Amino acid sequence: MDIFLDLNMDPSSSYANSAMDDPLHPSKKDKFEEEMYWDKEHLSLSLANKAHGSDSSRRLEEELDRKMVENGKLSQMLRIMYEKYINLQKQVMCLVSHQKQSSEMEALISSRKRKAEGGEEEEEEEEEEEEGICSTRDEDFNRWLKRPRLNGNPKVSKVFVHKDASDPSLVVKDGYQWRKYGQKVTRDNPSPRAYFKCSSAPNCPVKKKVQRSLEDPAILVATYEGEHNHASHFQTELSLRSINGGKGSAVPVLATIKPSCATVTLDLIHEDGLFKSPKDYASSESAVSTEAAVWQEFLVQQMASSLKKDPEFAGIVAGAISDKVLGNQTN
DNA sequence: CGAGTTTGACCCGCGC
DNA sequence: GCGCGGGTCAAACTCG
Repeated sequence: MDIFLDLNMDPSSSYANSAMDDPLHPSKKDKFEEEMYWDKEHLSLSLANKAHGSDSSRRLEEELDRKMVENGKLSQMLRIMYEKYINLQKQVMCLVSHQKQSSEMEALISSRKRKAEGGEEEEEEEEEEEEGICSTRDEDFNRWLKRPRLNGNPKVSKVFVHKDASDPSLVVKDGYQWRKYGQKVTRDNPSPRAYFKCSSAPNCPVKKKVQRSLEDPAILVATYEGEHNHASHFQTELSLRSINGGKGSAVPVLATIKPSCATVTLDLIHEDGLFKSPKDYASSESAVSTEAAVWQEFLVQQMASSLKKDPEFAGIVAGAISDKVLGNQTN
């Protein structure tokens, strides 16, 4: 994915580097250099024409160079932030996989202990255990999400939800209505486990257990059992909205979590139930085609948001704007 | 007043 | 058979 600001970029910028490093698109480099050269040449000529070759044209050229250096710095910052984001994503994936694998390994070991005679063990399970998921690539992540469940029971799945550790509630918003029918403190985890039944439909057999992760109290582990025999609230509202021609209240699109296909959810849900990250679209086949575009937009928004918080960046932008304004006045 | 939550009691499977 | 622990029930309670 190429990340760049649509500015008059320095050839030393990230976009330039990524384009040059891209082995799949060798023509990118030539085209990029050509465009950059043309842009700078074109700008210099127009500025030179305006200034009639006076000292001010030299000043403007210096100004242009300075702007390009600034653009290069900004692009470099974006590149660093993107790399940091990828690293964080990798760490989260590792954490989730370790939790899942350790719990499943314990279950497997105890199961094998019980069946001391052995019997037929499913080879696929071990293959699944060995499958690495600590990948930063989206396709790997999606493949991992769509892989068959390990315990052979398609009706059991786990969902990991990031929740503030200071928030004692064990509420996981997933588009269904749940009625709590019990709470227990289990031996292996000091935090209580809450038991819910689906109350969206009268005869829905789905249950879920929600408990804070032992390793990270900020993560809620929701275990779903069974399959819903009805649509979620989100799906219902979505269909209603489509009937109404797309008008209506803001409803999160594709917000269904399929119990039959375990899903990892990481701080994706606002308090109002709206999903934050287009990663959610990865869990829906119908949205795969739009994933890249949405993901790109999300990334840009995240970066812009982060950059806004950076006083240095704000200073640079303020300086650039004031320079621009002053420059226009002098012209 | 009804729906949802809390919480102690109870049930049940498993290991010893 | 007994104890332990996870899961469920249901009466009391809370809240809108």
